[in-house]
Amino acid sequence: MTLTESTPVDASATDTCASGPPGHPRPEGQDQYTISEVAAFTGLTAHTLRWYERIGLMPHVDRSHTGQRRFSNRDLDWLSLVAKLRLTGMPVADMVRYAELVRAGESTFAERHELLLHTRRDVHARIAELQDTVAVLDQKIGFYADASQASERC
Amino acid sequence: MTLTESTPVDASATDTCASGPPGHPRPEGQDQYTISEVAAFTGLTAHTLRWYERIGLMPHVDRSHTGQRRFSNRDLDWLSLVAKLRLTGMPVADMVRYAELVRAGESTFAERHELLLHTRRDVHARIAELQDTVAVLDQKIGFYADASQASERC
DNA sequence: CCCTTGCTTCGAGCGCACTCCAAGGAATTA
DNA sequence: TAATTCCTTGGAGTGCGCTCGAAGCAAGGG
Repeated sequence: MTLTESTPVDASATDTCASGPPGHPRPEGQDQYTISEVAAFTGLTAHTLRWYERIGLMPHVDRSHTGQRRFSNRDLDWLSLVAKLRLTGMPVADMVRYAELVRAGESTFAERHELLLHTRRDVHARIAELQDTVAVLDQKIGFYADASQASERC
Repeated sequence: MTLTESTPVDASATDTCASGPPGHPRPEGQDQYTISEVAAFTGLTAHTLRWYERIGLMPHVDRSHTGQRRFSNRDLDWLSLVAKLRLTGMPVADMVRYAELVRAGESTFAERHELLLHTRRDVHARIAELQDTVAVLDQKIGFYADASQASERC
């Protein structure tokens, strides 16, 4: 089940949970992608991908013999999770924290669990806020709809 | 079409729609608030309130004879809307655009209507994204819950 | 052999949304 | 009168999340 040719890695190491659909189209049956391919799949720029690695938001990415990055499917899975978490407004620093926990191994399962529970609570709260906002928008939209009707009547 | 003390203003000028509950507690039956009072009600800083005015995100706020800002209930209503729109992630520049439309008068009703419809679509999309994210979180949380159960069993 | 393409690094720069500072005016309280 | 408090302004600074530039290496094509 390895992705990087030599090391056997368990699910906890990347937190893929070995389930769910891939977050992005995985065009080929392979496991080696250049940075520009990953950029195309994810919508992130190559610059951003390198920056993610620099700040510790990516596990250390495999390299070719000439030193170029070779991203694995596992890396894409991770990026897919990161994309989701970014959507929630989670600060990058917090995601780095989570990445560190993942790198630290199984001993951090409890803490990761905690962090995810907390995140889920935040996301639910955020959804509620947005639904609140929709209510306000509905009201205002109704006002303008009435107004345009009224002006049509005159 | 000014907003200060002397002019009777129709609902369109501030887009309050003359309905709905006030967004923030309105402690007194009055219509004059200092900047620090407004800061306390809204959670924004006085700095931010002045900045909002500078960039055109607030209608021109009334002033006392000594030049100090005196916010009205209508201003609070507007800030309440701004707060909601901010929650949706709408850029400040877009909110300024909306504010300009409001200042421009009834002739911009249609455009405001459009803008709000567009915003509502965005918010719905955002909610859907977040619900998607919740699904991913649920899955991972389930994984860690199972893992902790498993380790208890051993 | 050269040219192009695509990658590498480090570090600087940018846009957004504030956030704060310094200097000063006016009203209140001791 | 003096001190305190609250407000004013313009402009500079901050933190975040990228975003870009410069200089250079490696592989492939004409």
